[in-house]
Amino acid sequence: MKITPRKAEIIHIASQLFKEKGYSAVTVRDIADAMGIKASSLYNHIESKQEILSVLVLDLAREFTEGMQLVLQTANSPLQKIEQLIKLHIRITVNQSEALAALNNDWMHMQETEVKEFVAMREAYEEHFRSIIKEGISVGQIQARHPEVILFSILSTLRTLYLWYQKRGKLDINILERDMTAVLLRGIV
Amino acid sequence: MKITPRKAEIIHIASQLFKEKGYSAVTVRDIADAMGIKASSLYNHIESKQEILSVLVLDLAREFTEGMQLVLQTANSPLQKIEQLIKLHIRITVNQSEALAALNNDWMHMQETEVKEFVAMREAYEEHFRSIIKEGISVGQIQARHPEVILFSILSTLRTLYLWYQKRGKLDINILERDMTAVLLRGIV
DNA sequence: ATTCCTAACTAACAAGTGTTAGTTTTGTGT
DNA sequence: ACACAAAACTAACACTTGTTAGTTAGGAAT
Repeated sequence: MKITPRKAEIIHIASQLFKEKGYSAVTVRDIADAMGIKASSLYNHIESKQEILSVLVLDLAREFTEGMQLVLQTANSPLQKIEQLIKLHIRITVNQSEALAALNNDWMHMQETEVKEFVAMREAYEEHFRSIIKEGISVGQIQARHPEVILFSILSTLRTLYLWYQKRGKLDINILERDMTAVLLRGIV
Repeated sequence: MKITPRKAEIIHIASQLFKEKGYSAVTVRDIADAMGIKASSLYNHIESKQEILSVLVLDLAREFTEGMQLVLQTANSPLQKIEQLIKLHIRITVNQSEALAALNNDWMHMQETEVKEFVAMREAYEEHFRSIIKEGISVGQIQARHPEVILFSILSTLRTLYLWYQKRGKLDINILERDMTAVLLRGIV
């Protein structure tokens, strides 16, 4: 359960492999090879392969949930809240891109109870995001489009940002935040 | 190589399983069970599990490439071309969402030569898209933001649309086209 | 009836899977 | 030098993987 330094190393290495090939295509022997040890040695530190995935997915999901709580507690306008959330996603993308990949692509390979826990957190997160959008519409800060379409267009971009950030790697995070916020909020026309 | 009706059935069933759990987590026995036959019987129709994936990914990639060619041949303005491309993605999402999932998530599990072929097609597609955006900027139809950011924000939404279209299923395709185009081009503010 | 073709079957394979048990090495504090 | 814990090792397990070989059932055409 507790995460020792060595266990953290394993999870970190594993997350990189998961990002490349997906959880199911990575074997515990792949992870062990990348660590320079034998597969059985991993089990001095972890309970199972699935545990690695759970730590990656659920810890990150909690981080998103906490970030959302912080945003909700502010007295900001809906538009300012959305800007804060965009920055939350960008910050997480920059320094947790591997865990983000697992959260996006491999959550369904956790145990059933953990899948339920994750889905509940994700739904709560989306529901809060949707409420902010709706409020933005009702106070006239956001255009009266289908809130679902707005929510999806923003979230889909933020969720897959990690795919793109690695390729065009060296783009300054400040420029990224400025341009991405502008494009997502004000469009391109 | 040729695709008989029975083979098409297998590929169709397999694509649904791939979409749910990913290529690596689906076994040939899973596919056979879903077909109501034994795993070995599949091999009267297909060459390998990988072949199913290749058909799904490469055929769809070709469809995108052809769609792009058609758009490029028109005399439309950059903005009109982008609108056409958005509609291309939406149309493919609506009636090929399973293949789209494979294209997005499982392309790296094809054979090396096919991966190269796919990546080349994808890069060409993105390069054409980028050119349209740049031209739109130079003629003043599109805001002078980082073209890479614009490209990514549009493409990321269109690529993962299939995840969302199934959940909020019954949304009319015409409304989807109208609102999605509006949000992607004109933003939400 | 006999031949053919399609598409199913049974049986088995070699390799790879996650995991466990028991043992040895390694490094640190006494 | 010695003891102790951490973390590696070897060896093996039961099961699953994709795939092949050879065979059989069912119709259609001769």
